[in-house]
Amino acid sequence: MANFQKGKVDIVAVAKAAKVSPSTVSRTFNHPDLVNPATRKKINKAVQRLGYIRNRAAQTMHGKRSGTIGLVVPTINHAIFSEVIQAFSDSIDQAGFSLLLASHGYDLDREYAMVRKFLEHRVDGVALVGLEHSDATNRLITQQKIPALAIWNFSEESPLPCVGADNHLAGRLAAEHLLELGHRDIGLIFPETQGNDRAQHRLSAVHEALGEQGVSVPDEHETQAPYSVSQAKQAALALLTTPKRPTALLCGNDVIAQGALFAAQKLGLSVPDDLSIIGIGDFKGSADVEPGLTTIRIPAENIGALAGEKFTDFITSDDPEHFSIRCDLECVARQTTRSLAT
Amino acid sequence: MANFQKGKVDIVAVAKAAKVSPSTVSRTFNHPDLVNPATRKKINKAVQRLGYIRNRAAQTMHGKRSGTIGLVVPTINHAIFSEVIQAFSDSIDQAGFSLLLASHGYDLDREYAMVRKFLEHRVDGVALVGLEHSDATNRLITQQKIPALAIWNFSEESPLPCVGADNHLAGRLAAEHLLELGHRDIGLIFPETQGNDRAQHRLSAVHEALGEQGVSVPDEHETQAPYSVSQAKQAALALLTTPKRPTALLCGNDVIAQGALFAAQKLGLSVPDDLSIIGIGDFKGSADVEPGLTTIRIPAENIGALAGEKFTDFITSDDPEHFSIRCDLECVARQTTRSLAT
DNA sequence: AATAGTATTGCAAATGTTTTCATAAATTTG
DNA sequence: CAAATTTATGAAAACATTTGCAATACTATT
Repeated sequence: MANFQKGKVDIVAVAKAAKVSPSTVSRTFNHPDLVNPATRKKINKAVQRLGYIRNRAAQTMHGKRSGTIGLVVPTINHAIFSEVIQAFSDSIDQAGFSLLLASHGYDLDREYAMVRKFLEHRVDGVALVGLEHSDATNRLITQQKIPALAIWNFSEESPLPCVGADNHLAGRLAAEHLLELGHRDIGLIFPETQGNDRAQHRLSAVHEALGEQGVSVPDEHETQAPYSVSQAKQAALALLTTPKRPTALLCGNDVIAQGALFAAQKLGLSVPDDLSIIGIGDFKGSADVEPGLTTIRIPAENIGALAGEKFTDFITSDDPEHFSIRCDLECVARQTTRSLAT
Repeated sequence: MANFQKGKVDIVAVAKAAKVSPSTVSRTFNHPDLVNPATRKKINKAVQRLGYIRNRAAQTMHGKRSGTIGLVVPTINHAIFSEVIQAFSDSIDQAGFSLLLASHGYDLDREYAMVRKFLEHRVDGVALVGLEHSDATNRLITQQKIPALAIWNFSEESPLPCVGADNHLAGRLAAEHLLELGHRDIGLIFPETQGNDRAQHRLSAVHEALGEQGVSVPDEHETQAPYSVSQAKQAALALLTTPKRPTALLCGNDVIAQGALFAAQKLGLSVPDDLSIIGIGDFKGSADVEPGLTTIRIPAENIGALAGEKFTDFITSDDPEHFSIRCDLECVARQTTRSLAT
């Protein structure tokens, strides 16, 4: 009751209350098997009574893990990453870690700043989205020898352990789906690829796959839009009112595809009769729009959960080994695409 | 170069490299005005050369702030909160704080566990969504004297400082909008109100407003659905194929409203000619669906940004004063509602 | 040139834990 | 029953900082 008021409830206050030494209190938490059950009970009672809460900052100072993992994403806002964040968060929480989260708005310099900030907090590991990062970031990571993980993308050559999908393949799958359906006049709506290797890989793969079949995209049918339903809708509106409208739209991700769908509906076009639309991602909700969006499924939840699991394993393991996991992609044909063959 | 390898780059390594005492190095960071510019330069050079990164854990142990704020949300996944999280994150980042994020999946016991976890990390403050929390949580907060903030809801009587909107009013506005348009047969789709005071306040206000005009909702027109487009769509499908279909649907939030909209489209109903739909929230994307969703606008971004700003002020202030901010609601009439008058 | 003041710096204690080592008590073993 | 283990505890050093206090060097004042 004494120092109850003073707010100075630390391990020695508990020790005093339980009439043991601080060492014993500490041991009760960290190696309970080493302390007499009776003493343990006394201590736990004191802990309860005083409302003691362990101080991880002090633990961290001893080289113990801080119990935090930093995750830096481009944006929290959109459907795109919120699903991975949720899954990753849940997953590391299960392993007893807490999530430090930051976003950089597709600015790799800000990404660097965030990683640095996390390093000050002595995170036990830092997870980044994508494989492309500033030199400074890469240097920082290797120099500080901090466990790092690349989420979302997969590549054989990734220097960092990674858990994700092959975005190149995603682009190709989308293109091939449209080609198989007989489309030759294809419009493209992608975000700025600067600082966004996901979009970049997808787009180049699309061009490649299209090129293989001798299909090229005229300039006025290739347009840029950020990952925003509203702005994508505008861009699609413009593209669709172009003289010779394409028969299909291939969109950089599902957010853009939704924007395109709404644009088509606004113009009174019937999807998929007048226009086919395909997205990439299969975000929550993509299955439910009317008509259901055809898309390349990237298993965000899986990626997040798996990433969290593997990463915490990696961090807590004595001799961690490099890992890389490719998550499977799948073309989910719903109702926004149709065959041109009659 | 010596201990460059050993990874043991601490303040004394820097001090040694710069040929000064550790105190001076520390002062260079914390009270630069107290140290000679020339020495400062030497030290900064050493910091650069060794790649030193400050250790907040050690700082925290001295009663310095940890520089982290914990935010516990029901879910990260949905559009609902991702916008607030983003805004809050950006806002506290500006003030030099880092965000610890966790979700509880609408389980107040898990909320308690998350707050505790954050307390172990010695967060400088903890922000929660809504005003309803478990007794244990409330006790913990007052006992530990940790700055706490309620986000999203507003209420005069809130014991915690809060920044948010009046959900009671939101429900009322939605109901009144439909009443004004002449609707009397109104269907309701809301989530489980257990552990979700937002939904609870909205729903009770709706019944109240409807009751005032002598309108009551038959049981088969009031149904539950979680905040998921897909499940809401199912629920709406069921409700709309009921014998006597309502002329309007009032949905617990925009996610549900979108589900309802897609359900109507699937059934070939024209919105708003055959059916009016109103949501609550005005999430990103609600403006862009076709037809544009009529809804009660809750300024999520504003709330998040304001909350972050006020809270960091509160935390860093010497004599912090209790604050509560009510954010304005607005009925945004788009194209999913129409007047029944001919 | 002596005094008072100010600007810089270092020493050492303090912060809340964990852990190694030593010690004491209890238990097993021959 | 004595010797050898095992079990349970405490003392103290270590972790990476910050800061009050003291010491020194420098500048301004008379």
